[in-house]
Amino acid sequence: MPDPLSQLPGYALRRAANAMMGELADRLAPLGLRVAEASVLMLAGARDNQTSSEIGRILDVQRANMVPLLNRLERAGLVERVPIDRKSSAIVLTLAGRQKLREVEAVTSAFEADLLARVPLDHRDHLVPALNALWR
Amino acid sequence: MPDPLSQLPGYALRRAANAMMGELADRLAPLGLRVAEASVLMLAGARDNQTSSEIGRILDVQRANMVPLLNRLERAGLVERVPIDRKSSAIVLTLAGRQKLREVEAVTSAFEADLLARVPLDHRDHLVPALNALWR
DNA sequence: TCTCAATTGCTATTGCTAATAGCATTTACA
DNA sequence: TGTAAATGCTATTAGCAATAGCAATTGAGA
Repeated sequence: MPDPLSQLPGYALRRAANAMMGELADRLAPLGLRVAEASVLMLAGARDNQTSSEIGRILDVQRANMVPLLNRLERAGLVERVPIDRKSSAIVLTLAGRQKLREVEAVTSAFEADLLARVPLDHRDHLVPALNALWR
Repeated sequence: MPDPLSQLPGYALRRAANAMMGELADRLAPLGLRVAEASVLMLAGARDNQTSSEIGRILDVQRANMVPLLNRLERAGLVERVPIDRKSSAIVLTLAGRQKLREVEAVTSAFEADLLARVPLDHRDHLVPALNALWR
């Protein structure tokens, strides 16, 4: 038994998440995106007129940390900050952003499929519900 | 639907792991330990005469990053570096380290139980096998 | 309608974790 | 025995998240 901790749910969860995040980061790197940036892109594409704060609340990213993240996406020409009123802005995908989102979706759906394929069939359908029960 | 990403296995995995790690960190903080430190303590306690490199290989912590971690544990009087030969040292728990390990085990087993309790019964037994299939 | 609390977007800073590159010494194998 | 591999370490870096604080704007209740 090379790893006496692997029967602990918390440990297994951490190791699986680390491995997964590393692989996803590798797959997104060719698109010039980090995982957090890709999530923001997906969220901004899913619903219009969301503010930075709203996206941050959904993803559990604090307002302060959304700023440099959105700056990078804006500098890359993928999103725009479109004023809603004098205080807030909507995060809107540019044309290039929508194109990039399509690539992100291709990468992530292939990734999620590969991920699930590694899980034995009899456990597979239980994974997402079990995980979501842990934090939602 | 507050979170359109939560059906993605990778996303659910990341969110669950983050929530879990945060909670475990909070529970270990009163012992003066971080999660990584507690794992090293558990591993060093599980088998004797392991070197820093061996522990690092099991936990996927690089040699370079084991150094400050073990320094902290040593400064706290929980482990000792006992020379095996002129190159390697065994990481050995001190008396205080064995005592601390008992506290760590109490915290983690309570934690793991609480974790599993949040998972609906019909998914519960599938969680650890599914997670381990993702990285082992 | 006026006031005050809450919200927004931001700056600046910090700590933790992990990654990289490099180095001297020691060990193990062929 | 000679060479490749391993060990423990230093030093540095990048990414990510957390905190504190601030000016301006908005919104809700009196």
